[in-house]
Amino acid sequence: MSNAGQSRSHSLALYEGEAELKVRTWVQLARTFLLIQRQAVVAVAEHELTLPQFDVLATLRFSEGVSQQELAERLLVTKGNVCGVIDRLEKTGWMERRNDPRDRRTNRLYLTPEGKRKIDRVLADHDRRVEQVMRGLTVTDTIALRSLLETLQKSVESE
Amino acid sequence: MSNAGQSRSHSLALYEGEAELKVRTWVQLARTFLLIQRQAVVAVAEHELTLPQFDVLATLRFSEGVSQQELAERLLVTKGNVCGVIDRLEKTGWMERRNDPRDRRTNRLYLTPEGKRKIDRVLADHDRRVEQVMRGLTVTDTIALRSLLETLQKSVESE
DNA sequence: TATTGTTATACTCTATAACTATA
DNA sequence: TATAGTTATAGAGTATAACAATA
Repeated sequence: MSNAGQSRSHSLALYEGEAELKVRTWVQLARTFLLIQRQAVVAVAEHELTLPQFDVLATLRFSEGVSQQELAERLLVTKGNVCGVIDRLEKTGWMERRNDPRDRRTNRLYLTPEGKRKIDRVLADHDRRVEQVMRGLTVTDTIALRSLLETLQKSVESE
Repeated sequence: MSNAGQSRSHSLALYEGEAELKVRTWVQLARTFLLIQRQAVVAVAEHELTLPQFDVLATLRFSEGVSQQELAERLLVTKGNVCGVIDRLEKTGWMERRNDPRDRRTNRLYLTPEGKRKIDRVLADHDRRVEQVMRGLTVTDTIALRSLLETLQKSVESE
């Protein structure tokens, strides 16, 4: 369910059945996403961030004070995993753990002032690149694409 | 340029500018893709494959005889990387390197008969799951989505 | 000289599972 | 008992760069 086998055809029929249409559309979704994501990896690397690190900082930028557990759930990784990513990020001085006084088991996560400035620069660059990448779509097309993706997401989530 | 910071809004304006629309659409693309991809990771893991291994086998299924260099370019990773993935796959007996007699620097990659049966089973499962995931989209919607993604891909590639 | 593949190195991410501290 | 976080372990993927064989 990734982007390999891109041009396969299960039959030589002129009529493309619904099943094949859907598989091809998924492959197209994967290919387009991965193409853009690869540029994103390079882009955040120029800011000395990995994609998971970017995800953490960007999440904190708009949801400061989340716990590690909440962050793990949101990013769909394990808490042990999040712990390691945070360890590395804390060393950079861009974010910090603060113990929750009301539940001393819990750490709440905050950007430092330098971290805020950092992620704002990265996000500005990110946004600029996204606009560049998507300049080939008209506003009407973009609205339609977003809407279709929302429909698809709901469909996936309702399984 | 990943799926974090999903609900951010750079302003409180009622009018959503073109720039923000495009960023939000990219975020939606990432979110939808990652949601489906996570299911794909689980699905291929049930067949004892990682996603990169699945990509290699699926590529070979439809392009047998590619060289390692060609495979690396197609999957957009380094040749050293491909070498390692192939090392692991070769141990399973699902594929093999064969030296090209016309250019002895080159290895050409082939599925074994067991490998063909294996990847055909995985692909059948893959296709079934994709149809399931996308059952919330009508045929018309699916065609539109595919077309928009193709347009977007061309736009990205023409940069 | 250039190209194909291999190897060495290093790092990040990832999961699982056992562990500590707290609730 | 249950939960939040940590740590240990293990493995895959990734890149870079130096290397050998071949063209």
